[in-house]
Amino acid sequence: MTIEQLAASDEQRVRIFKALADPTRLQIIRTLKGSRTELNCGEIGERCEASKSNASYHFRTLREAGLILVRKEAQTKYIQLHYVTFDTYLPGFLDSL
Amino acid sequence: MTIEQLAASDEQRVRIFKALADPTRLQIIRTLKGSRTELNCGEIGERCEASKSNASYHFRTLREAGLILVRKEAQTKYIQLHYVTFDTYLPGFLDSL
DNA sequence: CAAGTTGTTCAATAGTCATAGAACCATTAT
DNA sequence: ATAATGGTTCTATGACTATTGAACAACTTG
Repeated sequence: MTIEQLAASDEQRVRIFKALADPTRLQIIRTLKGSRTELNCGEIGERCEASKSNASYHFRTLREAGLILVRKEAQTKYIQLHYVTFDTYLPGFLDSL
Repeated sequence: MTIEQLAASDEQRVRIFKALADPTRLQIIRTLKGSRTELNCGEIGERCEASKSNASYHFRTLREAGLILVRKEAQTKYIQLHYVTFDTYLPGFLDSL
């Protein structure tokens, strides 16, 4: 691996770690991990006690870090964990959460 | 696990992820991981191209997150990774770095 | 079409973070 | 004792982060 590739993956790591370095976002991840049904933004925000705009802000952060996937259905957006990213950069983390 | 205990470990997780969410600190960790000999603060700072005070700041962040251990010998401080923390909160991460 | 639902974006704000240089402290060597 | 070495702390600064409420956009339903 070249120095440039190393720096590029570190940028991605930094984005991921920044995204995880917040209690609300950890709670969002835990909520997604623990739910057997698919959840939309509003339901998650409610369970994590975040305001509408604040929840949206956190979703963007998580999405840009590649930690969640969003599926739009009409006006509703359903969110799920992006397991590939977790497995690639943080193998074993979700189990420890 | 109670809600309080959950919040307490999340505080620790947030501290850890904040500590990891910086390119210089990732480089410090990679340097420590890759070195066969014990390194002191100055050597690490030099390899990571950080100023003396800046390196010291990063060491404090990493120490407060429980990610490194410091051994003082005379005026020199030798640093090593605190593997227990990595294994507890980020099993598999060091191998992926 | 009007009204309601679901979510995003904008602007403002307060708080935190990374960095550098100077001063400082502790230890060792001259 | 003085100077040199290895690190830490302080101060200042610019950049980024989290939060809120209001305005907005997209879609659905009465």
